[in-house]
Amino acid sequence: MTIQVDKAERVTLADVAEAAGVSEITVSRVVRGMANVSQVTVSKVEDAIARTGYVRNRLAGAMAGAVSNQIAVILPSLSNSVFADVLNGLEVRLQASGFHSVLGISNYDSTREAQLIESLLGWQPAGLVIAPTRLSDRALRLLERSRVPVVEVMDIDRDEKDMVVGISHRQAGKSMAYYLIGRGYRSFGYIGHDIEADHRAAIRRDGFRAALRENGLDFESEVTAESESSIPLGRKLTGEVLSQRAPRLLYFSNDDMAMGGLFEAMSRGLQVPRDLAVAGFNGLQIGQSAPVALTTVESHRTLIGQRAAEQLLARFDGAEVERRIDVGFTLLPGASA
Amino acid sequence: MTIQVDKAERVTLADVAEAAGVSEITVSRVVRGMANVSQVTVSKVEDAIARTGYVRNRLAGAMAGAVSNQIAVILPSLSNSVFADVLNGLEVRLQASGFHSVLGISNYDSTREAQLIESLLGWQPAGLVIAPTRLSDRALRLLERSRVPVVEVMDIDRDEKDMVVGISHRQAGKSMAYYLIGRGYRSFGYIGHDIEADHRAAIRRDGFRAALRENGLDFESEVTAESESSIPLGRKLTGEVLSQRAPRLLYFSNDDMAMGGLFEAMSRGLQVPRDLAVAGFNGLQIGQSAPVALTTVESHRTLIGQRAAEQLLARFDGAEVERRIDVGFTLLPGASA
DNA sequence: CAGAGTTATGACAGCGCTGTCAATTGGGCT
DNA sequence: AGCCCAATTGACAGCGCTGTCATAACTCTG
Repeated sequence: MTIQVDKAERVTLADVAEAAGVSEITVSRVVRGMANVSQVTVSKVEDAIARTGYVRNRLAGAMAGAVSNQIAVILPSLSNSVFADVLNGLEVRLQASGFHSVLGISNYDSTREAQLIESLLGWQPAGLVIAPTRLSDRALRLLERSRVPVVEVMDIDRDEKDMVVGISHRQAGKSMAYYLIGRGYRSFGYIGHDIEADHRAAIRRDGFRAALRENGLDFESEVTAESESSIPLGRKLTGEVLSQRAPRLLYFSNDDMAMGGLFEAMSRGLQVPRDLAVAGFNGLQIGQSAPVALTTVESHRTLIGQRAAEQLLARFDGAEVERRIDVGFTLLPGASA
Repeated sequence: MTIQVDKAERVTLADVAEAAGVSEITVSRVVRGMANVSQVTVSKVEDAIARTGYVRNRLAGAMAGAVSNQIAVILPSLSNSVFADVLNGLEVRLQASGFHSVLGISNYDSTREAQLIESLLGWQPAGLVIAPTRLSDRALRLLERSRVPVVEVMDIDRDEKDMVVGISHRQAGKSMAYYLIGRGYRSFGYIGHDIEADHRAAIRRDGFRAALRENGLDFESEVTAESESSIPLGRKLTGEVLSQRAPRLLYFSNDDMAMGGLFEAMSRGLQVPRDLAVAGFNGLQIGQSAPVALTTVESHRTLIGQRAAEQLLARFDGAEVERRIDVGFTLLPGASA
């Protein structure tokens, strides 16, 4: 079975130009909303566009020298709501300015990350936003040669190549530890997901531990898994820890994991925080609405996306911009610790 | 401050061709991995590509007639994890076949939806996936003229224009009602979010009510808000309902709302399901991991994304495909009802 | 070793649009 | 009237690549 493609169908600028009795370039100007066309001509052209059903071909437009309105976006994962939030923040701002994101998911794999960068750069995007994994040399070279504005998002515990927007995960970890020590806790355990892949989680843990050590303390137990973070994983690992002599407080790699901990404790009839205290990271809605509100750190993910978009937009306008933006985090004292 | 753009930098096929001592078209063939090039030439060209740092310009490629590897994706929202899941399923499959998604968020607004369709079609994507809101006539006309394969996702309670992948939300609503009636419940209430915007939620509610009526029953109370679904909203509305004479069971517009209900009940020291029974929709991980597992309907969102991607890929291969795919839902009996 | 069939390579045009620069028009002013 | 300036409109080339068709280089046959 063959597919009939009657290509005669496609309406081009030339068709509209003929229908309107003007030149192609004039139609082009109208389509792009440029000012230097007379009102009369504009209406003639708009009329012709409506009659012919013309749809702008941005491919050709971008080819011919006008800039693309596409922004390449590379994220490690979409199953984690954290990156969905960032993407959401990005999209809202970008879309308002007529840009679209072209998406790539690196799956925490730096080889794939480099492939994606190359592939997406091939579309000559106006800018690129990436929540980096471990940016390989190849990836860095690609970014450098491309001369495309790049915003790295999420953590600023790194040297920016071009621009970064995020927070210091190390500080986030430390702040939580200081807070908890201040509340009188002295016995800590850590429960984490795949720390190899998620280096930001590792940095938080290290920051937390650094603060503990400053106070002559350390994690009494430390449990991690090799899978992505999830509520069930948090439950499972918490269960394992609770079946032995458990620390007074469990610091989780993020809120998903911490919710699992909270749920496991509840299921066992434990009182939180009396019998077990719990702390997380991210400030997810779920944690804040739980019967025992989760003590956590709000990471302003949507804001990160928005600021990243704004950085790009400002750069397109030729403005000088800050290379490094710390959106800051907010400690959310809950009832869980 | 002006920005220096030395355009002499950009490496083109011609540059590589010269460096390799072959013609442009040969380089093009190598880049595209075509078979009809000798091994010797391939290595010469690959070498030249590495030396020059050539990055393929897909814009020009797509322009020149080869098909685009971009897929337009239009979703109503990204703050709801449901669509993030669909997107995730899509991305995984698409990326594996070398495609990228270009994203648009309609925000449940059909005017914006039509704008997005036009704007995204302008990039001449190979296909389009949309979780439709209320597809306006304009939108439908655009899709039809475009001759691009289109997959509508989420619900199949509609006439497909080209292809649809999803489930019947009406059936999902009915099934839950049948199940609960079978469990002996006779007193029902409904709590929902912005039903105007989210027509699929409305269809579920209507299906649920239809099943109730078949059994001589109806909702005793029905509360909806005008904002997007969220856990806090679920808590708030549940609180309002509980402050009066509450129905035996509350059917929520989705799991986010239902979790809010569950949390509110817990906070009030109510036993679920003894004092209040709760049912939701979506089968979110959070509901399944809760201390009282949520009775809900698993909507297989990631699968929907995957199947949508597969439909497109099959169509690209020129295969005949089913126009209508029902991925089915799964009733998840929990402890909450 | 001629003739036929493959395989490998290249020349050329053109995808649909926009940047650049030129031409035309219509006052406003001296 | 003659000249200048601003507002409109258009001609033309070319962005970087690939489809098409032609050519060149080989490999088999009998």
